[in-house]
Amino acid sequence: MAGDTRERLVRVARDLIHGSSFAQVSVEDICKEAGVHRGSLYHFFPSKERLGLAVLDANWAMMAALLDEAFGAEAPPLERIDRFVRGFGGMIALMRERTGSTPECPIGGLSAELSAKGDEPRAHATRILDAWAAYFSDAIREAEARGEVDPTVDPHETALRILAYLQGTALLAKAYDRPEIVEHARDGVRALLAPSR
Amino acid sequence: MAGDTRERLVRVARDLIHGSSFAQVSVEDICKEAGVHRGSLYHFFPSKERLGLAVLDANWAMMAALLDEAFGAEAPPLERIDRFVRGFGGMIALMRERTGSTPECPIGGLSAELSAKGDEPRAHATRILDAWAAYFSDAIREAEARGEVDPTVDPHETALRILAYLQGTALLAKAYDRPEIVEHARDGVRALLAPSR
DNA sequence: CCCCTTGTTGACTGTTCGGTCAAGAGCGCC
DNA sequence: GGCGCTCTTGACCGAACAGTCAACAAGGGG
Repeated sequence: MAGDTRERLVRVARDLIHGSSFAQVSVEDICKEAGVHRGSLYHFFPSKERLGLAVLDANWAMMAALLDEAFGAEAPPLERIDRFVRGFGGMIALMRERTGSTPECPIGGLSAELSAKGDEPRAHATRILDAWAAYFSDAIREAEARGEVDPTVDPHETALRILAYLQGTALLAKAYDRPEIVEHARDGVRALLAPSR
Repeated sequence: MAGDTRERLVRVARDLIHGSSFAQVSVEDICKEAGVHRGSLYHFFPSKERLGLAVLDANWAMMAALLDEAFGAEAPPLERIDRFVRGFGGMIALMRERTGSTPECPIGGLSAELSAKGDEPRAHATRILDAWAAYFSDAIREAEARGEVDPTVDPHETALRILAYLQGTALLAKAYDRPEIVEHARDGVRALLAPSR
């Protein structure tokens, strides 16, 4: 129980949030689970909202690690996207195992919820979503250069579509409580890379 | 102010929920906005959760009307899907105008949130999502029969993909507060109808 | 005219919420 | 040893929360 209180709070908050939603988790719940008094939480975070943003940052760190691993691989760009999608599905399934219920996308779900709280949280969230989409658009551009994707496909537009599709699969996975939905997302993503008529 | 209290409660609740989320809207807020005392609400609904399910039903009624209008038209199946997507985008934009903030999908967002509350709400939500997807899969089957879609495309699987994609666009639209994202969904949906490799 | 049903009221319960605060513990540095 | 910094405690605040209740209004049918 050394200087890891802050991290523990963020980790616990993340698990609880994924089990339901940010609004449904109370500061009290988080503190109790972390074995800490409320005053301690407010030593590290000025408000519940800022704790939420810290959780979003932690989730993004996790996601970025997954992205770097998949997109840093020596493989054709489309295959790197596949790799990531597989990793994404695995992450959702893992969280389902750890928390007992299927979460939404750790980035998208929180982003949509926190965005409604004001302009600053929204800017924070959209910056992360943009960074995520950039991984896709870079890979798409590279795939076009290699002739593996029709050059009439707009990389940025398509990256957003892939992102949206992944968000939607995660949302449906939560509604159905069936994480496999995300794990089967590969083919849908591939279809999005075909040129639209 | 005759016998329309129940309807008014549901309508007000819907608007408030779309401005944020089910959990963030209090029974008090709803009653105040509807010009009714709390006891009255509990005359019609045994709990806040049941009111949430009633809102979900109302949203589904609205969505089903949109679906019937689009899919009942005399037009090729793919065009009927286009019609619906356009209507869906318009609905989100309209809600944005009326409530001042971009909502998630009125079906998907609520479904994901209520599903976490137990098996009964989950069954309720998934039944609605299944009914929605059926509109798509029927149209896809018909398009295949007419040779407008590759017959190797699995109708049910693809319908779920379209549904997921629409959910995701709505979620991103809320996070970015840019309803146009949904209004541009047509091309993404079309891409999903191409066969996956 | 009374009764019964449907709806409404407004005050009430007990709980939980996010957030504050003064006091102190532990600890390294001068 | 004493100072200052970081962190923790636990009691406390007022507000908001979901839900309850007995009383009462309205009105149509017998």
